[in-house]
Amino acid sequence: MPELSVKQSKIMEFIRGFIDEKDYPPSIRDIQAGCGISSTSVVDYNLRRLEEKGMLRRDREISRGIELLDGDGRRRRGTVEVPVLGAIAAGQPIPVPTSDRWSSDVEDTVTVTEEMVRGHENVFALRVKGTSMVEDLIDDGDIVFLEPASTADDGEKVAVWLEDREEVTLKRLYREADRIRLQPANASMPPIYADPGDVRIQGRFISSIRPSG
Amino acid sequence: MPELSVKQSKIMEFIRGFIDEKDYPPSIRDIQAGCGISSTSVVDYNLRRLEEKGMLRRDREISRGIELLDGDGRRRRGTVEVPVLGAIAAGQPIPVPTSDRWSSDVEDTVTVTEEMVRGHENVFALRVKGTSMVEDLIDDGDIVFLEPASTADDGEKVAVWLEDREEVTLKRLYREADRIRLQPANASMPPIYADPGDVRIQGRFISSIRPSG
DNA sequence: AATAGCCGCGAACATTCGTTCGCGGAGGCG
DNA sequence: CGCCTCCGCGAACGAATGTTCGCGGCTATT
Repeated sequence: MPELSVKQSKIMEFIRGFIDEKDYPPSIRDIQAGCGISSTSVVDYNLRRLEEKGMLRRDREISRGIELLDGDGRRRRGTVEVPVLGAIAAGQPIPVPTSDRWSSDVEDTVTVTEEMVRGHENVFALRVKGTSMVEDLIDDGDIVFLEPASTADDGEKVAVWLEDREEVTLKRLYREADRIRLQPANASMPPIYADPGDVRIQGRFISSIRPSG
Repeated sequence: MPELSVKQSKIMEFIRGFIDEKDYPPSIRDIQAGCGISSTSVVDYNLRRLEEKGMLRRDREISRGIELLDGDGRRRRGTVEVPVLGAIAAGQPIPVPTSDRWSSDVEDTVTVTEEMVRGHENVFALRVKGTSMVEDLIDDGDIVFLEPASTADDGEKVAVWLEDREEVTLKRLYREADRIRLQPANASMPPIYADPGDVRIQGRFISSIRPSG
């Protein structure tokens, strides 16, 4: 993080508060008044410095053309809304996530920082029922983020649709001679063995969060 | 939700996209060009209508003074920004969270849904180093949410400042005869025993998330 | 037909606002 | 001291932008 002068951090602080309150960025004269600066040119000067330091981005000749950035140029609003498509390991099927994640009945969404799903596309989320993955640090009530996938490497945590049982479950997947082993991460639960034809991989595990309460 | 004319919903759509991309609202002429409207006055007219219908709010005489509202005037979804104050169980102290969570050097923030911190005040977050709480489903790299507290019941997960070791750690706290036992949730780690005078409780565990990658 | 309300058009007007320019002080350096 | 850079000041310019106004077409109502 580059060093900022007193004036500059005051400006940053003001811009943050201004956007927070009004939902649009301040003009240079707003900043001037808000920070008690004597001239618009001083504001302009410091804004250029702040832009050089990667704290914000400016669109020239455009009023209020200020966009706050993170220290290293990432967007500050680095959040993503992820649709919660349903529950997993419950008795009911979940809709197969298509490329259009938002299609049908998204019951809820969660907003998380980009780092939760970084580098993945079309991420969706499911609420976890049961403790079958507790040793992988996934507990009942957690929300897991998954990336649509139809294949997986051995040992990966995947959400699979079991044709014969008509349910979706989250397990580690291992291929064996002529069957697939779905391994829970809970010593008190036995693995599930299934015919390869009965197993449809729905998504690959990315990360999880645990709501409070 | 009030009915919108074709032109009006097109305008709404455009504004949403514009803000999404640029982080500041469009000017009237931006909207005019973006929606293929012939005159700025038509844009102005429809914006007034949209404001009447509660779709947005306008600040008069202010360029780009447009703030999108929800259907019923609410702001965006129920998310909360939580400051990440530092790391826990690392060798360095963390600043004691005061009532002003945003005071000093917040190195980062995470945005989570309200349910992650529901019913708690002044929540702050810490990055977890180490695996001492792995059996409580808190792993290295997780981010834990804490509520400022100076007391805790036996068995609660708390962040404590250890005076003699000069470090902060996350453990379960148990009071014993004349000492305090800080119990890791990891069978391979022994508990820490400390003099009650050396233990300062910093915060009470609420929930955690696990960034991917 | 007459009237009124809704909506659109184009142009002009008045602010708002980003940018520029010249000037000057403070501090570092040869 | 002379010279440079960093930083601030005040004013002015010009582009960007919100607002207003008169006009006209359309439709429904009376």
